[in-house]
Amino acid sequence: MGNAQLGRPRAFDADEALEKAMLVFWEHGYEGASLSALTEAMGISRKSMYAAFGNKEELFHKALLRYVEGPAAYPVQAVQAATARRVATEFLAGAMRTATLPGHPPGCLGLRGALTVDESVRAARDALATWRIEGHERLRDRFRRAVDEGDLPADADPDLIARYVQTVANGLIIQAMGGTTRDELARVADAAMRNWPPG
Amino acid sequence: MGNAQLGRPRAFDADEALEKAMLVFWEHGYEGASLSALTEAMGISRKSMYAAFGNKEELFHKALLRYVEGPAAYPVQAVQAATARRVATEFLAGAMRTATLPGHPPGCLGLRGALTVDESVRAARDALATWRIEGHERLRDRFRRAVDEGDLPADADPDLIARYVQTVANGLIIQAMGGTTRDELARVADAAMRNWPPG
DNA sequence: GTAGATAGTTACCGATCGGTGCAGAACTGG
DNA sequence: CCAGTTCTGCACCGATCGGTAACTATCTAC
Repeated sequence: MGNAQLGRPRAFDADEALEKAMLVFWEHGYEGASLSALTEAMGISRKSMYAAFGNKEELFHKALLRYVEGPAAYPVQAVQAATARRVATEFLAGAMRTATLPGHPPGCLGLRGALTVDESVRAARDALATWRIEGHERLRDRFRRAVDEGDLPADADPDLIARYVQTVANGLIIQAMGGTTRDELARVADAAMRNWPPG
Repeated sequence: MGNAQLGRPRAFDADEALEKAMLVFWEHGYEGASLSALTEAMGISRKSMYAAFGNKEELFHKALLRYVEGPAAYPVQAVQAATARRVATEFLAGAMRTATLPGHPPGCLGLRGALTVDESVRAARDALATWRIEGHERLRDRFRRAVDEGDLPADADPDLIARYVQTVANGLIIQAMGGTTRDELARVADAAMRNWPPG
């Protein structure tokens, strides 16, 4: 076991720096966020970034983790709601809230990243694909349970319902990126939820 | 009125080249499509591209035009349907078809472009923003007419309905980019259309 | 033929990309 | 003080970015 502190201590707060990096990735996507833009926002030099986070891909991965545990924690929280309807309502509300957070870039880091990152950047792509798939499975499993509990009709299709919710959520996020206001988004979400359970 | 043909004739078909460029932009977005990738796909040199299309932004603009008049003509066609319900159904079907065209990149050139292009590229951004706004207005005006004609209830909100249709369409396109199959998408669209008119 | 115009090829431009080598600065344990 | 370790600042790497100058090739008009 090495000593707790060895060598020169770093002159910046790694957590704050990661937060800034997350915001840059959120706004510009993976490829659009240059090292210069990232390190400038983080307030550190290239070398310090590499020493602290590895490289651009690892930095993105850590920023994505921070994102899904912070501003985009709503998918995990929503499935804990008491009823399937509440799950869907909270999921859509969370997507809208995250996509229109004041002081943050409009839209979703994961979505922008998914559409931005090139084939060549395997690790980042895989992380995003995994995140999408897990999101779908989480919703689907929750709706399965709702069917078992009688909260949803016995002939309801949990897979379809999960995909429906994700589709509307993604659509709302895209609208938010285009400048649609929270109020307008909320009315669309309400309209979508008048159809419940879908299918 | 200059002479019809002057100087050395070009050795490639500009239309075919533009088609290839459109596919590259479709797959990689604006920033992700490098000049090398574009000209290689087009089968011409950089210089020929510049002589024929101006520069990258103009090439994108022309590719986008070709896109909305070709594979993505469905928004214009859908509003010509006889009823509001058919308009929405055809709009969603068109979005799904375009986003899953065999032999073409999954998803939508306009959507990928909108999420990919940086602030710095004004012209491309503006063209995409205009395209989105026109799409919304086209749908909204069509649903207004439907209200006037009694095809939609007098208290229906054309703006909301248009936004709803666009939201679902965009969500479906995102799903398609993630690998969701046509059949699965169609079931989501069906579910969304059970709720009609929305709101 | 020649003059004029446009297309094609090659090689290159400065800027920026992600990533590093190196030397010195700042810390801990002796 | 010293040795050992880690962080920082700066200059720099090769590769690629969008875009272009110079030259040659191929056409029309006369």
